[in-house]
Amino acid sequence: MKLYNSMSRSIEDFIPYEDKTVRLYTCGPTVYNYAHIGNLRTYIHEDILEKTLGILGYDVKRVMNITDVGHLESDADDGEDKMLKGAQRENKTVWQVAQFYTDAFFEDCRKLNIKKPEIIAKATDYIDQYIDFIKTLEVKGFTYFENGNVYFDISKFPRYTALSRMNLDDLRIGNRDGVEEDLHKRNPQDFVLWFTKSKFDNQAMKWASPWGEGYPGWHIECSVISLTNLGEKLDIHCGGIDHIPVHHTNEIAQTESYTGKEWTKYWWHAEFLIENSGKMSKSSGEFLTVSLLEKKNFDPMSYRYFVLGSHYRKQLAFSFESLDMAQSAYQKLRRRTAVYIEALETDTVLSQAAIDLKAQFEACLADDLNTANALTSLYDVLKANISDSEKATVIHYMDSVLSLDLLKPASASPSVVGNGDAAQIEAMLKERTEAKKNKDWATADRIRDALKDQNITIIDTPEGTTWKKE
RNA sequence: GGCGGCGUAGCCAAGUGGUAAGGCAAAGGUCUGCAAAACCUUUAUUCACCAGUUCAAAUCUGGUCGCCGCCUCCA
Repeated sequence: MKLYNSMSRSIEDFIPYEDKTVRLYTCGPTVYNYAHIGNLRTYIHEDILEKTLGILGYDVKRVMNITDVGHLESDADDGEDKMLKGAQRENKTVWQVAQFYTDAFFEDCRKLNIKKPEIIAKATDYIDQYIDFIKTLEVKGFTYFENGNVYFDISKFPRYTALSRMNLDDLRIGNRDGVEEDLHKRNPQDFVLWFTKSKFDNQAMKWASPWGEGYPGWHIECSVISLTNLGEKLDIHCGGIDHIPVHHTNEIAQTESYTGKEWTKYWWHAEFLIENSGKMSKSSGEFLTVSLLEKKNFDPMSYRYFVLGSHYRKQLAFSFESLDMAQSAYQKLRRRTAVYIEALETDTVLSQAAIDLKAQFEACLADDLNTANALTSLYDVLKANISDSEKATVIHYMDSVLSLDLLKPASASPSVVGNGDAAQIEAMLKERTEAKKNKDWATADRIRDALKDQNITIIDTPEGTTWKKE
């Protein structure tokens, strides 16, 4: 398998530290609000990564963190804690907010067929480990204590810019609006490992520590959760591309200072989903969620199909027009694959042509997760000159990675449809068939239009009339 | 200012040296009372622009223009 490595900035052959075992860490959500569909784009691609490794014969151990601890908007901010802001907004405790949005996140994942990682680690469950970790860094001389906070001193870690390749002298400090420079830092890029003090003092989550009551810095959770669950050698570390210059850079600095050895072999980063106005962001007020898509009559799976149509390392421009097209394409695809549901058998022997189609699909994914080409190979299966049971078998195999419900019946619940139930619809169809027999086209079309208003499409075949709900 | 990316048909998008995949949309056809669905067919002499390298460039090099992201909330 070939995989792009952000550290070397090139596509490399994927060779894990240990034979066929892959230790995979994926940065998880901060649960102070719903995930927006841009966040979920990254998780969809990580899902493809995990499942691809699976079909290629790797044993994947995957960990995802849940950032349920409050964080300031910056180390020296006068801003608000997101978790607390969320809690105040909804009149809940920070813990309730965290739980609510954690559940909401996994519900979105379920709707998008994103597999839940085996190990889900809540940041607040690792406080003791953070403290031990910081104490070790302190002993090793990588930290300093200033104005109540424990800082990591990046001048002690020469490889600091290895991942970002930034020239520290050229960086703009506090580039973003509303971010102030922390004058207690020795170097502008130093970051806080443990807070006991900030301008923001009504932090709701606090724990006792050797440095006083406080809370952990933002970067420490990923390092410690990864070390605790996956050991000192990590094969792949995933996250959004924005994490390269700060979050992942700081993770590397503190983790490798702690262990004294090289940590992550492959850094994997997903590009952003962007809108016409620029990237999607939670802080810009209204943002797109899965439930908003559903409200606008989009199937979340259409969004998954839309995402898989482009490469994870390319920005993807979102518009409702594009999603609309993706939904048409997806529904059409489902209709074409659903034909083979009945043909799926467990003991189908594949011909060479079918084996080649499977291999082609694997080759696309093994080529740095080229999901767009993998989808094309799915269309090739539909057009191929192989038996229905072979097609069903190959589609089933492909769907174990794509997870597009390709062999799932289209109407999940025909018993309750719109304002009427199935019996009523059958009665209307019968009436229409009678009208057609009598060449009463006006009545026949009126019934068809009435059903159309309930999003029910009539399909006439030589064997009779069926219907489906859109 | 520094770092990184992108620009391929109406739309999405693959393709990184050998003569433009695929999908959606559209048009024509088969079928149909008319539709829908399904199936068949058609749809970029050309890859933002200008130079250059090469037998050969969407792909490599230089430049120009445009768009986007990051530089302590960020996926």
